[in-house]
Amino acid sequence: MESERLRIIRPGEIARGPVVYWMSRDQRVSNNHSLVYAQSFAIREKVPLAVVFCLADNFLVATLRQYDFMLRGLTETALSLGEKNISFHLLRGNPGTEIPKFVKENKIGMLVGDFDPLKIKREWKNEVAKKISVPFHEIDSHNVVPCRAVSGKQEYGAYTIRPKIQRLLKKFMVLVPKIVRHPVSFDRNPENIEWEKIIAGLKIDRSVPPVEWIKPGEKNARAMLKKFLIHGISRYSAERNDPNADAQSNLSPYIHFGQISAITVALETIKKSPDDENRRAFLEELIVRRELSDNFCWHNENYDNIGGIPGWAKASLREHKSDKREYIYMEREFESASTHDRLWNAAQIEMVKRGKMHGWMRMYWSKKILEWTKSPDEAIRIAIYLNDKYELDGRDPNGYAGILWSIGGLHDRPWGEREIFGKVRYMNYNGARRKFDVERYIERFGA
DNA sequence: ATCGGCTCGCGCAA
DNA sequence: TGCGCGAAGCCGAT
Repeated sequence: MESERLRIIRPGEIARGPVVYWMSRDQRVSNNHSLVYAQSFAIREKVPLAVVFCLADNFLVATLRQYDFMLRGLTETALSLGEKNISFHLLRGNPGTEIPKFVKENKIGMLVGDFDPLKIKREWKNEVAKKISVPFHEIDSHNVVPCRAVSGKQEYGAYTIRPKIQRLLKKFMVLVPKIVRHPVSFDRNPENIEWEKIIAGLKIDRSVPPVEWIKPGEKNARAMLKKFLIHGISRYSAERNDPNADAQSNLSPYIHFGQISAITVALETIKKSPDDENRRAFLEELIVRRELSDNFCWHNENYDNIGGIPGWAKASLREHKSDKREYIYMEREFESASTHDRLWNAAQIEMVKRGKMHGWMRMYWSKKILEWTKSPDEAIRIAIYLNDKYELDGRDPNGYAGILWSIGGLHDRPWGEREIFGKVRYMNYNGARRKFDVERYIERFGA
């Protein structure tokens, strides 16, 4: 595995004892660099290998919808690990406390983690590193080109990060070796995990139910990919921005939870589809724009507030903060899809019902929240609140970057100045009507 | 249907 | 220092 994926959080000699992979962002067995890396150490040292997942109640106010998707995916992951003689342990509570406790109680020799640019994950890792006395290595198994290898600074836009990724793509876009049946067993048998009971007992917001149209887990992720490569990708370039066309991959929930690797998706795409504009457009979104979001969150701690937007946009929005708003809505009016705009309401309902709003509508939806709230700060807050509550892929760097792109001109250029938006790119109903059959979309979801 | 202007700043060439 | 051009658009002119 490429050494650029590695960051040593806590250095030192590996101690005698099992190797543990603390699984967090990359919840899968296949093509998981962190797991392969952990196993290579365990085999070399002739010690057991265990995977630990720490379930934090009320993580960034996630709801039953997201917990259900994640835990059912983990059920499959735990089973696959068992088949490879790798034990799986589900911990409950604050990872900053529970992971060190597990490490000490089980005399673990080394800890391996995965990469995540979000602040809370970084805080957890710092806390863990302070409390343990064995090596702690972090492996970027989420990105095609590891985030820290792409660039050492916040990139200005897609056009500045693109060549940096392209240069390294050949080196990093390769599958890792498969996990082998682990030769040494973990002596403490993990208790039989009662998944259904755990899901039923979570102390979380249960008002947002799981969705039926998309099924969690590695196998279903591959099936979804296969379906997209047969039915969707040939129309991707022309129709991906048509919310009625069903030309999107629908892979973002899987990629968000790491139930499928972006490398797997990219290599399958290259294998199965011709080298045309469709493939190029899909790989651009899968790799360049996703990794741009990771780059942003990793290098900018204000990724979830107005502090993260570029200077020209901040100044321009400030100049327009007192502009008259034709409509002003409160959070609950947005949430209940009660605006005057049937198109906006339909998008909101799509998100609430299906857990996934169409990509083009996400931009329109965010920009209208800016237009109809009393300040950009409030708009960002509401957009993030709703996104994280209802979207299966909430709390993802892509979500934060997308919202700041829409409301704050992040990674975008300035445009003609106008009311409220200032120089931030404007979008409106007429634009939607030019692009697709707005009435059909409203019929599907509006009501 | 198609085109240019809108407006800032990064990155590279020179 | 100059210059080309950019995450998904809008609008008016032709």
